[in-house]
Amino acid sequence: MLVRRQGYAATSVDEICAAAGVSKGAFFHHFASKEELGVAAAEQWTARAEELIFTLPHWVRIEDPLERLLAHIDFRLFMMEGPAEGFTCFVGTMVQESFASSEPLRVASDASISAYCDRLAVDIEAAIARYGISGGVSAISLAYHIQAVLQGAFIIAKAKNSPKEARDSVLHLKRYIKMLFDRGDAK
Amino acid sequence: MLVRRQGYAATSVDEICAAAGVSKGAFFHHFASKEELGVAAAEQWTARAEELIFTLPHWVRIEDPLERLLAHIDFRLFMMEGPAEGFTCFVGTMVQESFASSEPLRVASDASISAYCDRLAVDIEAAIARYGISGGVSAISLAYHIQAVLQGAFIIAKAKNSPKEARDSVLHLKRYIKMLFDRGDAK
DNA sequence: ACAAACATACCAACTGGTCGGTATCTTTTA
DNA sequence: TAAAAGATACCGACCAGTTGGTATGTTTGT
Repeated sequence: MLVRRQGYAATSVDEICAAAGVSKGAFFHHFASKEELGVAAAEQWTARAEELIFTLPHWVRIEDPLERLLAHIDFRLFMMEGPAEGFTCFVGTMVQESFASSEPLRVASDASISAYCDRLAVDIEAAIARYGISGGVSAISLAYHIQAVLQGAFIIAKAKNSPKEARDSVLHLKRYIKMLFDRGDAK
Repeated sequence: MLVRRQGYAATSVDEICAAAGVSKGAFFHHFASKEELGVAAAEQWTARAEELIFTLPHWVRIEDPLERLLAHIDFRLFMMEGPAEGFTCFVGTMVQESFASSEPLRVASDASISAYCDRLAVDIEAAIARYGISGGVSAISLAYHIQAVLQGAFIIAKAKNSPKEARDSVLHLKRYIKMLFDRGDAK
């Protein structure tokens, strides 16, 4: 999506129409405003992410929940290659600009992020149930932390124009998770 | 800064002039373009951050480098209160929109982030020298990880319109650092 | 006197969004 | 069953307002 490269405000409706190969009339027939498109795009993003991360990949069928969680991290790591607009997060980019100027966009972005974290927390919860966790860490808070590291890594990747430092950060995250589940010294 | 609330593209030169109480003519007398202002603002941001984080606070004089590092994290945590535009990062916001469309802005943002991380790595290096660190973690990579968690936490705070989840994420970061330095079980 | 600092008026390009109109598909009615 | 009536999808010219930037003047410090 164009928005991931240049941001929400910098992407004009004309550009979007040209990229999608539709006329401006058609655009405003389907969406009352640019903002409404943003909301719809966020919803579609959520659905696509759910599919791409939690449904399609083969590793989602790993039985052990901790192994599955770590495979998830590896997958995110694997995706972080090439230009940043290829692997960064649409809602993360959008909410950064719009959280104060548009409640609908903020709410839609929040819903997308929350849906991802809630889904991730299910796996984490299962891993905690099986292996226990140190420090009384809650599943949902760890899920949000994972999301935060990823979003932050995206920003680093954009600034550096290279995913190297971003990947290292995700490796730190992986190490942290292993340590939490007492797998730190096993490595 | 206005940019931290609404983003770089969505903040017009007119708005900036009005907020700064100068005329548009004066603006373009000092800066050749909006982009040039962005670069200058990033440089000023770097200087302000250096002062606010590494020079002025009382805790920078803590002798123990690990204690100092943890105090730094606590300070960042302490700052995360109130509306997001009050504690989020200017260059982080700017680079997200401009990394692909403006090399000068990307480079300036990168320089700001790198300066922070390089400075932070000095303290981390000292802490490693004194206490050692598990997993062969490098100081600079941990510094980037800290930066990533903060940037990611800012996005979560914006999406949630509340710093709660963001603070939790920084607490995870603090726990991770303690664990790396073998202070995990001391808590 | 002269340049730097600043202000005012202005511009062409672009912004999100509207509008009148057309083509096509669905439903109603006799 | 087929014409009439209505809805839906779509187009592209157009609009008022805003954008970054400029041209031209006025003030100020030395």
